[in-house]
Amino acid sequence: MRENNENLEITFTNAGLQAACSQCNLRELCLPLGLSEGELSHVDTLIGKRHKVARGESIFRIGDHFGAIYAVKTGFFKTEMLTEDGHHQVTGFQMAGEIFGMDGISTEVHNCDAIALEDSEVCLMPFGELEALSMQIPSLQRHLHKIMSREIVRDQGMMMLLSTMRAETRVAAFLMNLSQRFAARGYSPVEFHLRMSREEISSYLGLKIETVSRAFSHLRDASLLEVDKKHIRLLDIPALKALLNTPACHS
Amino acid sequence: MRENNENLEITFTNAGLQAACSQCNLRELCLPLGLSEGELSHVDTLIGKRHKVARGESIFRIGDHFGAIYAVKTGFFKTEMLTEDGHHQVTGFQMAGEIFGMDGISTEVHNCDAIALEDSEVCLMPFGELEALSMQIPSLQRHLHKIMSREIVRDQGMMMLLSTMRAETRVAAFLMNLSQRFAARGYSPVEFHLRMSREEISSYLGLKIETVSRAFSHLRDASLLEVDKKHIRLLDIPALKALLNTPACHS
DNA sequence: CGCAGTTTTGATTCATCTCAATTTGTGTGG
DNA sequence: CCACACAAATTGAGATGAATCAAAACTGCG
Repeated sequence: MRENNENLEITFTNAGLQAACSQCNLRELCLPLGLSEGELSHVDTLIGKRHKVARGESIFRIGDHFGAIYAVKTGFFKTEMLTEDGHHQVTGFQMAGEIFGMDGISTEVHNCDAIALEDSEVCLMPFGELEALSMQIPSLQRHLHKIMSREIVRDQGMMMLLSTMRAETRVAAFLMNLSQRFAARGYSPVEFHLRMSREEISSYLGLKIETVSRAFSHLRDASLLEVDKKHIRLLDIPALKALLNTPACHS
Repeated sequence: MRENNENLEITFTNAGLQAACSQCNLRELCLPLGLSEGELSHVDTLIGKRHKVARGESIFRIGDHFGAIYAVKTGFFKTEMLTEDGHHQVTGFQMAGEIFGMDGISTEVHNCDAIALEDSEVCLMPFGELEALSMQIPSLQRHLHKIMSREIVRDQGMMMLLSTMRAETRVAAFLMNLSQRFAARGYSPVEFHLRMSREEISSYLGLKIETVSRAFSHLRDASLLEVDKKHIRLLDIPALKALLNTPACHS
C-alpha cells in the first residue's frame, strides 16, 4: 500500500536525522517550491531537525512563545483555538507539505494548539533564520509571502463557507477540499481515510456532531458517497461539485 | 468635530501629492511601525502617490492583476469576495492605517473587490518594491510579516465568530471590534458612525439583514446601546463584553 | 412632495440544535 | 480470546433561532 511506501521512505531519510528539503519528495508542495538547486542547499542548512510527534501530542500550545513555523513531513495535524467561553474550536487540518504556525508571527505568541491526529513528523523552521535567509534569496522571500497569503485566502474561503453554506453543503465542501489535497499528493481523490473524528469535523465546520453525522448519512442515501466510519469513497464528484454551487436557500 | 480636523489635515498633506510615511499621523498603526527615522525615509521613496477614491469606487476588482498592497489613509473600505453561486460576500472592513490587498500575493491575482464606503484615500505600496526594500531593512520585513500574520489571526477569529456565536452576539462582537479600532485611532469607543449599510453588516456576519436589524433593536431594548440609523452609542460596554463570553446555547 | 431604496417589524417556515436512546467501535484486563 | 466498560457515531423526536415572506415606516434626494 501507498502508506507503507511512505513509511519506508520516512525511516530511510530519517536515518540521517537532519531534514533535507533538497531530498524531500514534498518540495514541490512545501516551502522550497520554485527554488534552484543552489538555493535549496541554503535552505537545507536552515531547516532544523525533524521532529516526531505521537498521535495526540502537540507541537505548540496557546500561549507558547513563537519561534518557528512548521511543515508537515508526514502525518496529519489539527490546529485549534479557544473560544471566549473556553471551548476548543478547530481552525484547520494540515497534511503533508502544508505549513502551520504562522498565527504566532504577529504577537510572537501562538494563539492556537497544533496537535497531531496521528503519529507524525514535522520540519521545524526557525522563523528568524528563515527571515534572514529570505533576505538573501528573493525567490524564497516571495514564496514565504505566497504561503502566508495562501493562508489568508484559505481562511477567507472558510469564512465564506461558514456564512453561506448549509450543513450538508459544508460537509460536501469539506470532503471535496480533502479530495483535492489528497490528489495533489498523489493519493486517490475518490477514496480516503479521515484522520479526524466527527467531533473535530463538526467543530471545524461550525456544526454539531449530530448534524455532521446526518449530513454523511444523507449524502450516502443520495448515492453521492460511501461512508464506512472514517473511510470515505466519493461516488459522484460532479454531483458533489454541483452541490457547492447551489444557493443557500432550499433548492 | 474630529472629522473636520481630519479632513483639514488631509487637504494639507495632500498638497504635496506624494505620500510621506514619515509625516503621517498613522505611522504608529500602519506599515512603518517600529522603523527608525532613517528607515522611514527609505519607505517614503517606495510609497507611491496617494490615491483618491470616491465612495462606491473600487481600488481593485476580482481578477485584477496583483501589483501592490494598500494602506487606508483616510476613509473606509470593504472587501468582498464572490460566492460559488455568484453572490457578493463582505470579508472585511478597513479603516485608517489598515492594510489590504494581501489576498493577491499568492496567485498574483486579486480574489476580492476593494470598495470605498466613503470618499477615501489610500497609499499604494508596490509589492515588488516593498519586498526589495524589506530585504534591506530587517525591521520592515519583520513588520510586513506581522501584518500578514495579523490578517491570518483576524480571519481565524472571524471563523470562530461565524461558527460559534448567535446572531445577537455576532452583532455585539462586531460593534465591540469597531469600538476598539476607533479607540486605537483616538476616536470615541462609545459613540461612532457606521459607514456600512445593514446589508453589508449582515453579509459580513453571515446573517440576513432582518436578523441584524432585530439584533440592533433587541440590544437597544436591553439598554446596551442606542441606535439612530447609522449612529451608534454603546451604553453598557461591560455587558456587551459579557455577552461575548456567553456560550452559544440559550443563556 | 413624492418616489426609490433602506430599515424595521411581524407572522410563518425551516434548518439546525438539543435532548435522549441506541448502535457501533475501541481498549483493557481476566 | 473474550467480556466488559467506555468512547464515538448514528438515529429519532421535539425545541428554537434564524430565514423567509410580507408589509409598514423611515430616509434621502431630486
